[in-house]
Amino acid sequence: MFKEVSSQFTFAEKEKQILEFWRENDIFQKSMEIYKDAPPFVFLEGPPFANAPPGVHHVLARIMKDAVCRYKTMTGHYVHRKAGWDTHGLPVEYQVEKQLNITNKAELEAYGVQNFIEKCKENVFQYEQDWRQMTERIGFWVNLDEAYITLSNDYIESVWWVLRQAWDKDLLYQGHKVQPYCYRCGTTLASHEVALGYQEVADPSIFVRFPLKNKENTYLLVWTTTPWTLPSNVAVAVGEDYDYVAVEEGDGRHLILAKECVPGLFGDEPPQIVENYKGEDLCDWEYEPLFDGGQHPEMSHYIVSGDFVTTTEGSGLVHIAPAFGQDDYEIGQKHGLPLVQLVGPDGRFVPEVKDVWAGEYVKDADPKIIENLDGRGLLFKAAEYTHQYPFCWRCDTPLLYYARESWFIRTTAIRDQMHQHNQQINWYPEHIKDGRFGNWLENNIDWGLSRERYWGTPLPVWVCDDCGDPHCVGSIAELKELGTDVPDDIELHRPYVDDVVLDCEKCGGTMHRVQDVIDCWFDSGCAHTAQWHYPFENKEMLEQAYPADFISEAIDQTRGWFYSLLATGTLLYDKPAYKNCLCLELIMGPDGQKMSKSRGNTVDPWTILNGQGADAMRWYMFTATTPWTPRAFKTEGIDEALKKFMGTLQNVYSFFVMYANLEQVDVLQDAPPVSERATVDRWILSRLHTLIDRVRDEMENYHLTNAPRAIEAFVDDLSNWYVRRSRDRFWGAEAGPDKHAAYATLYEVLVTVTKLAAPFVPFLADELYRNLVCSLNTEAPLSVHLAEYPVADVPLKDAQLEADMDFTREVISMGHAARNRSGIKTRQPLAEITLGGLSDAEKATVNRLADLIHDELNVKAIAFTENLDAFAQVTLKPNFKVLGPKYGKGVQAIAKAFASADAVALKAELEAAGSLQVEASGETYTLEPSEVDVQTQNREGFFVEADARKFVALSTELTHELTLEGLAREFVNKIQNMRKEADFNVSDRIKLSLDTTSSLVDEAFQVHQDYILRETLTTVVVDTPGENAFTVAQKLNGEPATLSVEQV
RNA sequence: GGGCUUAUAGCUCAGACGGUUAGAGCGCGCGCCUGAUAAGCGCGAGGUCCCUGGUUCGAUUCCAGGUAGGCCCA
Repeated sequence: MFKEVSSQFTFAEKEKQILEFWRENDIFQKSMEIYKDAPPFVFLEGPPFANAPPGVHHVLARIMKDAVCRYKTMTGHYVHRKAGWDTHGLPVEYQVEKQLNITNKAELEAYGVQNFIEKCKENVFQYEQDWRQMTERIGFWVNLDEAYITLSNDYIESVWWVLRQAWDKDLLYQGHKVQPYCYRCGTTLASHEVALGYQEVADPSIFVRFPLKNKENTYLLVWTTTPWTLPSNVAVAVGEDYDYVAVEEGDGRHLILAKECVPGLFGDEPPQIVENYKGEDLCDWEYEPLFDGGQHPEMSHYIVSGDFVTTTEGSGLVHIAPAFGQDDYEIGQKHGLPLVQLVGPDGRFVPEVKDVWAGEYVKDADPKIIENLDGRGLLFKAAEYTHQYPFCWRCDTPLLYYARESWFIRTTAIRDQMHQHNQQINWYPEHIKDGRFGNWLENNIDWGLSRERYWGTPLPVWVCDDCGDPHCVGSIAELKELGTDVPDDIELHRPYVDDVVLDCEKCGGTMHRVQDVIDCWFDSGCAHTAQWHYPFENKEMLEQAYPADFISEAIDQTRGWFYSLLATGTLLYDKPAYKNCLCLELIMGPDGQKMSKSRGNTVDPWTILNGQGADAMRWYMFTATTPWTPRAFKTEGIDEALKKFMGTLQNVYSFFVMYANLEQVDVLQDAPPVSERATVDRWILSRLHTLIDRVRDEMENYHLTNAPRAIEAFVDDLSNWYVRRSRDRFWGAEAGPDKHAAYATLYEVLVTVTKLAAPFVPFLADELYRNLVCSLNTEAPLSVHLAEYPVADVPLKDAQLEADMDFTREVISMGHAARNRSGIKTRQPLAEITLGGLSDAEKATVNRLADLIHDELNVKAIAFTENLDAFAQVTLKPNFKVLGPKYGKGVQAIAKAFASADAVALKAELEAAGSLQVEASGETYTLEPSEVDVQTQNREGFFVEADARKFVALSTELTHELTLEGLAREFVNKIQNMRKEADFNVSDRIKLSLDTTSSLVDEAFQVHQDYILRETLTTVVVDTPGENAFTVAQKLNGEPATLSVEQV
């Protein structure tokens, strides 16, 4: 016996019970243990931050990972599922600063680095409980209790080891780089951080006269949008190949600028050109520094050539300040120009500057500098310039491009290897490989690793105070060996490691650590190694678990985690870090706009989890769209998943359980072999095994949308065709082979579908499985997640039968349409349908499945006709696909000829002669039958449904017999309704009485009495109804009849 | 500004090696069923396949250029 299936439940409640069951029985642990010795499938979890509550996009990522892992487990793999937490980095510091009301580094230092670090540790797990609850509730099986945590000593030690490997390979170096810098945060920003903060702003746009040396009254016209960098100017760049001119300004002064820029700057009154130059002519010309203090030991203030110079904006002369621009810095290196840095790390002019803007914040200095230049007659023009400018994504401070000392990983040295490894990765969707990710690798620059911050993995580089020799420490053991008085339980964070001093091996001097911490992307990028505390522990583990088979994160990780994993993996092992990468797109709000609090279009996952439940949310996310398409998240979509798929499956399941219990059928016994079962049985089993192959194929290719969509289509067929066509086999029928076949078939199908769907809807699947399987077999695995994924039984697949069924259903659908048009209800039997336009093979198909058509359309006979014209409107069209390649242009002429010809006559000619002569554009074409398409269309006034090439026509004439039979069906229908209204039980036997003045009704009742009594469980027919009888005056097809029913 | 990507019915999505009647679900309308009932079924109406140009006998499909959305980068 199966457990009764109540109709009083919510999926969400059931899910909670299943969760309880999983917990109590350690199902997750068991699902790993049973495959302990099986081939591993390596999943690597991308660590999230737990300092904010999880959102729907996290749910998306987690269920995708979960479905793959569950599938791989069920197909016989050991899938270790270690969770991870990302913990370091600026976002955490920023939150803590806000909480403590700290706005700059000085305040932070005053508060105390140690205190600050401790606060960061708390902050980082602020929402861990939320994450745990969400993770469990959505059914994401991952082991949170053995999570790797990037702030742990073990993890950091492994990262240090990785850095040491880079150091030993000369891939870790210190350099200068102009970097986007936030003076408020006191740190440079990584490129992906910069990208977060572009805003449109208006900056000053000024054209300045630079006085030339040795050329009276002649000036270079130089453009800049950052006046504050002018005091640090050391050169001016021109384009070698551009044309430059000196123009007369009107007051005797001459201005040199690019020829192409003249119209833009002088407009309608073109100045007089007094001289022409090529860019290269101007090189090495010297000019006067704009401000005092502009003298340097190195040669400076002359014209150089730069390939970045354009004439589309500005003047074709570019001001060079190597400390404040990447191009500037590079050209400075090339020419040995001095690095003039008149701005401090606090974003203010250094006190050494003698001008009024000393100590000023640079953007505030802009107007003063402009005023100064204007006062000296050096300002040619000042305006505003609107452009995209980066701001600090945390504090909204405009970033400065600023040369800082910085540490780098020389990724450019391994670019080719990274490219090769990328080629070996399967990307989903595929275009990421050579598109977004490939492009990014091609344009790779060295990884700016260091951050001048506090909360992160400390850069393990110590530098000697005396001789300046640097050393990179690769382990705690080494630290203790080289350091003096290193505490036994040293914590590898600032400020603790800052206190450790080493003895210099070169000169015996004292070494202090470089103050920087590292980019937290490097932390998570080491996950493949550091999660195992490799190489200090788990040596054999790494060999097994590298590279990962599968990772999945959102697409914004292309330049984040996807990259950092690949870079570190290439650096360490010269192998790709992962084999398959599923890139998820972002989730938009219901309005299709990016989800954000400020827009108010966020969706709280808990509302859904507590309402429709986790499975519904999962199913929606899997099936609504491919995960790599940005999706608008709609709760109506979840309702649809709930009704369409889960509701349907649940209904079939409860239908099965209800009758299996009622009829006491032993589904495991007495089932005839499949070959002896009914056609519908063989059909649904064939469909099932085709489905198994399909789902496996899709899953092997990480098509997590196609697989469940195929399951959904199957369940629809199961419910709306198999069960619908087989209903009476389950309850009315005598016990016997056919009844057993029906039960056995539906049982097999349900159990198999349950397993197929388990990776996607783990709760519902287990609910069904445990009742269907575990109720009968105590030896069976406790949970569907411990069961094996179905394997197709190839001999059960019957492609012909499936195609036949598709065709038959198409015919039936057209028959329904014709009936609808006729207005004759399905309950009324009709004598015949006529089918036209069918091939011989199709006729054979119809004959094979004729029973289905008879039943479904309630017709007595099926006839075929070749006389299409008698029922439908016939047209002839050339078969373009065949004729196109053959006749080219002629096709259009033939089409025209067909359009104006008499289709019926042409068709007759074609049939009589076996071919067709067509005159078109003066030529005669001979067409074979295969080159002509006969098409049909509905014709008015017939109960006919035609599609492009066939039709179904209905005979609507009713004989006396058919009328009586229709009435009999009416009887049954009305009586059944009355039973229900009177609240009788399904199995109650009744007394029936009939009172009618219609001889037709009376005759129908007499002729079909057996049928009527059987269908309505009537045991006694009485002349006069009893006192308690339930009596209704009915109309049966318009004929009066008063019916009474009463329980026996 | 550059790269990648998307654009098909009111909504969410399929699809077509280029072939002349482009599909599904939801929603809507009409009807059916009532022994699967927080149901179920059938039918119908909905489309300039984003725009413009090109290639072709034929383009919604291929190519180019736009427009709009998304992501990434400057």
